[in-house]
Amino acid sequence: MPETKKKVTLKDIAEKTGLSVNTVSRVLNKKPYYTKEVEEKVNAACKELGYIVDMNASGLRSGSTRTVAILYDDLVNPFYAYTTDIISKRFEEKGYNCIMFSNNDRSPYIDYELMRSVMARKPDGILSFLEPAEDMVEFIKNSGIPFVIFGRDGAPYGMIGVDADEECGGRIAGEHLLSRGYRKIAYVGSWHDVKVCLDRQKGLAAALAENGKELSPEHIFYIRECDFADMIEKIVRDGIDGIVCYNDVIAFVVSEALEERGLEAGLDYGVVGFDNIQQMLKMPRFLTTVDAGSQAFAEAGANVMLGLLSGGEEQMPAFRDTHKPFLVKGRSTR
Amino acid sequence: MPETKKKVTLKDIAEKTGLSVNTVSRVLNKKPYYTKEVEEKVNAACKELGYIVDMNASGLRSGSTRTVAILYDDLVNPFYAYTTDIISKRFEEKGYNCIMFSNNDRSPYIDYELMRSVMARKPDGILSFLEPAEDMVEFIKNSGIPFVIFGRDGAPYGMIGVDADEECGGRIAGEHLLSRGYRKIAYVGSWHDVKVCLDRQKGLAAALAENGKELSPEHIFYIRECDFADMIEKIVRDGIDGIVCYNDVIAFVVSEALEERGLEAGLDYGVVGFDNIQQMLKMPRFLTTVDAGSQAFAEAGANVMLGLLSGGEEQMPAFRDTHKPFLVKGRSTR
DNA sequence: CTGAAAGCGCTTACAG
DNA sequence: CTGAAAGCGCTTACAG
Repeated sequence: MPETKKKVTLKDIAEKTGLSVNTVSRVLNKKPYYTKEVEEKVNAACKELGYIVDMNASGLRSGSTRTVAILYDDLVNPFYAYTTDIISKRFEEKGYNCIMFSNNDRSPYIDYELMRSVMARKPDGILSFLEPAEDMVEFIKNSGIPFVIFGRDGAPYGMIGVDADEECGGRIAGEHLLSRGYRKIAYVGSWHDVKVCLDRQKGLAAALAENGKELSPEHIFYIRECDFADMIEKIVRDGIDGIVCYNDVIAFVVSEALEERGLEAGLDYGVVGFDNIQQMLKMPRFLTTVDAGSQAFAEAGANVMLGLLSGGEEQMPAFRDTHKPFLVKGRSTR
Repeated sequence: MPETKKKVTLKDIAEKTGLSVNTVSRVLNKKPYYTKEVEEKVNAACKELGYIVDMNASGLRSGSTRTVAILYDDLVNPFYAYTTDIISKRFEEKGYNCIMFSNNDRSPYIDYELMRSVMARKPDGILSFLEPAEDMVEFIKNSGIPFVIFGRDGAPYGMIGVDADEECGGRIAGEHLLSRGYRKIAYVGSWHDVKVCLDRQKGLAAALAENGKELSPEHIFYIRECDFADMIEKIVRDGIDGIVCYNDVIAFVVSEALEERGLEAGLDYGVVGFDNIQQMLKMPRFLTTVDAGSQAFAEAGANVMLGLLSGGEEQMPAFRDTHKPFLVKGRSTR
């Protein structure tokens, strides 16, 4: 382990070896043209003095910071923590570090303030769990920085997105409830204007329609927009017996509230979530849930970003087309 | 929203305003001595051209990157995701961005390889969920970079740590089990050499000892080191009726396995975890758990780091002394 | 109150 | 194959 005194720079290595700063840099970056002898001298000196490159200086000159910005909104939901974990580790393996940017509870969209702090770091790429605000789309494109929306459809923005087939997922949830004999179905979403949320709802509605049922507008709730107690009250009063929730966290919240009202999931009604966070947390399989295959999902996201970073324009088949969501049954449906 | 063409630098603002680069910089950094008139001209030009500072260049010259490195091991466990989320948002508020470094499944300790990549980013501070390997302690201290170990005791390393009173937590778990009439107690830890894990075990052992019982060595397991099936088998065969687990995730895993063996938590045996992840995820309260007060915990961690960053040496009272863990009862104990 | 110069630590052309 | 010079975009002394 080398001794760390003051900061050691290329100049120190150059002096130590009697070479020029330039040559030392070339060796360390494995640029062509240097002798084995020089290489060994440089490596020895670096080890002895404990040289560590300054990526800030390197990035300033070369134009590449070897950095990816990750824009997120909620790390607590295990779906995000799990996928972020996989994605960031893949980036690290490839020599990229991740700089994290949260919307800090401002808005669910990428706004100019957020983009400013992102751009100030000059990342080589941006992977976002957030969708851009309307007026940010052009701005982001003009920046020229490779940009990937993860977990959302990029098409509406003309951007690259890696997403799952959410409508199919909603359909699976609906078909499951119907096949288990549930009859009065409700949907509990998050926000009415989140596309993923709407796609799941759309899939559910389609499944119901195909079975001669209707997803009644009065039984579509957005938990972040409506009064929670009112919603629970309405679900109980209207005799809802099947609920599809936008994700597992919401499904837990809802089933907890219904339990307080004396209704037990799986017995008195059925509830289905999304994401299969139980598997991520190695929890008992309480909830029935729709699993998009999160590991492959995250890896697809990382791969698309890494592809862009290495200049590849080769279009790999969309995750949505190659991976279909599937149902994982728990005790929350009969 | 300013148009983004090519990258706009201070030089562009200087040309636009007819001022020197120097003066522009001074205005943007709010250094003393400039007229209101100059200030307005600069701000107008920046807005018009869409100027965004280059923090890499700024950091290189000034020596401060306004960056904090966060070293983590596991983001999926909600305890980490939750505290990381709070901590990173606090840093962002104060103008620091977070660069994430995982051990990438190498070792549970900070090793030289990890520190190399951290130092290459020249962070102003390092907040670590990982403990340093033995031979890294001096290296880290010599680096002169403010360093905070979060969730672990720093004392053994002579470093600054923000941690909870884990022994007290273990005691609380043990006392709860005893008070509910459980008699044959086991402990399921993670690794035998993780201090937090041992402290919880120690507290549990102390609670048992004070009640004339013993935590038998054969009923102390480390789930990452032993065969899982063997452990479950032994727990069943020896008629263990009370289990304290190192954390909630482990408690879920164990109770799932016991359920497969026909044993129901709360009825046939009691199990207690740590961290109260159920509250973070807004899940039903299945597990009885010891809660360290994670929000205040995370904030204390952020505050200690921010204190160091602003050069404050003022010793605030340790989180461990001001906040005691408490029990949150769930259905997993009677 | 403002500006010209130097320099942070690298990498990139360009010579030799 | 190696080196001297320039420059990435800032901020920091130092003059005026």
